[in-house]
Amino acid sequence: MTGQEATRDIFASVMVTSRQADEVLAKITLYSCSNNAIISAINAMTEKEALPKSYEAKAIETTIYEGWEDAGAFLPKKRKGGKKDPFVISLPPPNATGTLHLGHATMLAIQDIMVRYHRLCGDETLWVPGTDHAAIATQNVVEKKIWKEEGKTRHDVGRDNLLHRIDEFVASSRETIRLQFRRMGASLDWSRERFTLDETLNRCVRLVFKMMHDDGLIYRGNRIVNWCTRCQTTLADDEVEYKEEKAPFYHFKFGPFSIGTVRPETKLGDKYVVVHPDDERFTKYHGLKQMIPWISGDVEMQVLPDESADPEMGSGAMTITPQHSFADFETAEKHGLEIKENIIGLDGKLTAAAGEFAGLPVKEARKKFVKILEAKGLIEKIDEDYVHNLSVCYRCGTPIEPLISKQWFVAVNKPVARLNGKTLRERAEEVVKNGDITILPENFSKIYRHWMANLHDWCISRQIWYGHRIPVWYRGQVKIQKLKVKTATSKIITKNDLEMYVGVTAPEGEGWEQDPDTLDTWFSSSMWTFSTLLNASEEAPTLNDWLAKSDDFKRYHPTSVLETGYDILNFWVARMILMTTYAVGQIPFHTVYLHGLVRDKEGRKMSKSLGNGIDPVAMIEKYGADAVRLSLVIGTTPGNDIRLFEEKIATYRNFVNKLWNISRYILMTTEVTKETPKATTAADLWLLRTFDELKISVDEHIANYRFSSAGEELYEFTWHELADWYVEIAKIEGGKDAILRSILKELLALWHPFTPFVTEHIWRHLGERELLITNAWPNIPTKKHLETPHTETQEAVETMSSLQWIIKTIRDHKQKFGNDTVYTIATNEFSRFQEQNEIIQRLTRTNVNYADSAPSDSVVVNSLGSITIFCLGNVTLDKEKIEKEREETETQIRQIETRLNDKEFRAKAPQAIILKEETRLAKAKERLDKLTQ
RNA sequence: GGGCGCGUAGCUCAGUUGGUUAGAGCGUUCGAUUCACAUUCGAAAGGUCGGAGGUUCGAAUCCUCCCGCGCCCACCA
Repeated sequence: MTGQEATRDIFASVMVTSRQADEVLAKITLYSCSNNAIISAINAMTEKEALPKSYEAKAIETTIYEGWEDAGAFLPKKRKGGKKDPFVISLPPPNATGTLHLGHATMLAIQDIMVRYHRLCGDETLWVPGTDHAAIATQNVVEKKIWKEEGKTRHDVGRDNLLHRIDEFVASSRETIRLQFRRMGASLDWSRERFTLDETLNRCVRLVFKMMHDDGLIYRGNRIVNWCTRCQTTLADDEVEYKEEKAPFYHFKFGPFSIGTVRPETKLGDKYVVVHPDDERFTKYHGLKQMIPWISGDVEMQVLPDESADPEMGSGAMTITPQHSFADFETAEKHGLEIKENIIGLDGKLTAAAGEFAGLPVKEARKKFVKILEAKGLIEKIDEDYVHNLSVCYRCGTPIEPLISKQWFVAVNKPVARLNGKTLRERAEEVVKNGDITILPENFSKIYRHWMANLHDWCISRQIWYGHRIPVWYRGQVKIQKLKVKTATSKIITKNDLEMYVGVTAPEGEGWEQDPDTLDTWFSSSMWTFSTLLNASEEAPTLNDWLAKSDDFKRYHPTSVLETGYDILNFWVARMILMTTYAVGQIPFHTVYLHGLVRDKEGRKMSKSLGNGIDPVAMIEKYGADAVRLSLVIGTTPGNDIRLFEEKIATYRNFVNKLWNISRYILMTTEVTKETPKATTAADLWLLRTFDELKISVDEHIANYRFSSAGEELYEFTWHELADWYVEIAKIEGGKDAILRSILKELLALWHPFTPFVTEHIWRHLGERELLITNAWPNIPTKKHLETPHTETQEAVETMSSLQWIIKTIRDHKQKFGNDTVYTIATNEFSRFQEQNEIIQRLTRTNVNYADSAPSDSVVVNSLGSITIFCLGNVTLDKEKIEKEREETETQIRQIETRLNDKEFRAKAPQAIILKEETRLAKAKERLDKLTQ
């Protein structure tokens, strides 16, 4: 072996990546050191530091992750034992300009558990990473930055320039989140990374837009939308938030009616008064048309009966403003009323249509309006402390102005041939209802159904610059038309003098101008499961042709599981189902698994203003990624919120260290052996049996998305069965190299999905050449195998259970009564425990005798079944404790007797329960006997 | 207003189709100790399962009502 080969080998044994090894080798050459000197130095170093007393996460995590990447471990590859179908997850793409927060950390931990589990099982496993361009959020960040640094607005900077600046910003900040995701240990296939705004996805978005337009599912129309006057864009219904606000509530006279509102300025052009058709107070006014005095002279008031008026509310009569109220818009559409021009403009100021109020901001217009009404004597009263919900933009908190605007919509309630005459909404409802898609936890499918049932047409155009440009071009004269709204069933609004072209690329010819708007971010992310699997180097005229040419799509779609927080079930998950079932004709995923939100110890949302946030990166630095992962998975319930605090992470750091130390002990005291593990003692039989149970249970839990339960059981076994009992016994019995090493190896595999770093690290120390990440999941014994244990095993399990009770009892007693006590274990099968004498004496540090009956001059310490522990020697009996136990036992006996004497219980309870109770009674009586001795 | 969910030890949470004396971790109290691990080991204390009814031989578990809390949807008359 040359010195260089030796050096490489040494590096490999301490988990240095080949990349790092190469760097070091280059330096060795540079400094022309003697190989031998270096090798001996490294040897001395690794000997000394190979097994530090506590696990140092920070020192090894990056190296281990690079080791996985170098080995190509994240690429999908079927191995021995793997299933026919691949296992695929599309990572919910984080914002490209974001940083790792606990929500990300949670999703990464859970998804990585599933991915690593399937990979270990040999399945062809793919986890596709990517980032989202998050149009509004990203543009806002850059706009703010430019304003702060240069005092310029986006209009000063210009569209092309702004987009360029945003691209630069995204490019520079995208790397942050990528690196942070790696630090969590996420085993993502980075070779397949995508960005929602990259060329491939952009092409996909255009193809789908055109397809939907050709199918008549996308239309452009004047409809009422949520408008943010600050962001200068529309917002989808679910991008609007509500905030309580106190505002004056005005009651004014409108002809014979009393009308209330907090927004008098919108009432300028109102003429219709709506009353409930069954409201007898107003029957006489039905159909009435009458000139009445109003703000700018007289108007012709008209009374309209409609169910939308609630007789209980206010006076029972209301005027409607279709331009600036969703509900009123619907009423107007229903009755085919003419809808006038917006009174409030896109800039939040009153429009020319508002006559004398034109140009005034809303608040000032309101003041002036009220003043004029007062002068005319039309104000009845003003309620100053009226509390109502104000709709605000979820991005910037600016009050939303509902107004009429020309936008692009997806028709969700229109039958389409591609779906055999079903609507988008119906198809999306159907695939969940018929079980093609399973939503977990189950109760979220109710929320999904409820949301789907009430789905309105989806406004997909946004008036911001960053994002997928709407692939529509216009040519010709744009004439300003008076706004006229057609009913929902009418055709797409077209203008005779304006030519429109919808396509994937710009049309041929002169004079075409592209639609300035961009698409809602969710429009592109709704295609995430399939757009990320498209072959970038292929092109095709239609989406279906392209999909047919994309091997990844054919192999990996539909994906297996979509895992995300329940807060975006409606935003994203529902839209993916809607769009994918339509555009691809497949479901996007088979299972949806939803996790909860991470909150602080008091259950509050984590926020900057409260200062209660926990930075996962800082926690990884301090406690290691494995501990952070455990703290987000164990002790949680699917779909329920997760309360996280630093002490919890520290607890799991302690556990990771425990696992490290168990391994360290085994590594230091045992030798690599080729022997097959063979159980020779009761403890061996018991442990192997318990471990078999654990393997079955953990495998089942993970396969059924019960990650918390799987983690808890592994934790319990590792710390409280393996470490507390078996390792302690192994120190006494000795000769367990084969068993300890084989258990450890399998245990590391079981833990690997949860704590990938520490397990991979220990694995390497075990002298394994292959990486753990792509090694085998243990063979899971069949349940049948457990149901019929050998007599020997059964006896061993019983012996161990009694042994543990004996040791705990003596420890407890000894703690109170000192070290001089001699104990006697009395039972007719005493030889069974006598065989374990060394274990009992060493683990309790006492002297113990064995007998088949009570020794003379002894007192009872405690008893369990046929075993009684007596103590000899100079002790003060723990009378109080015995007395307490005796009383408890007596009470118990009385309870069971009452139950058993109850005729109805005897008649109605199942035999098995009655037998059980009888056995309990017998045992309790026996115990009482022992305690009164 | 409509819907979903929660309330179990001081804190964070388990508790399978109703069936022993309701569990765990953290914290608390007491004790140990340098032999893998003080990020350790051993032990103890601590709960009328939010309240009231009902169903049942039997209820933390099922039903009804009430109280408290959270979230989603709707809502500016």
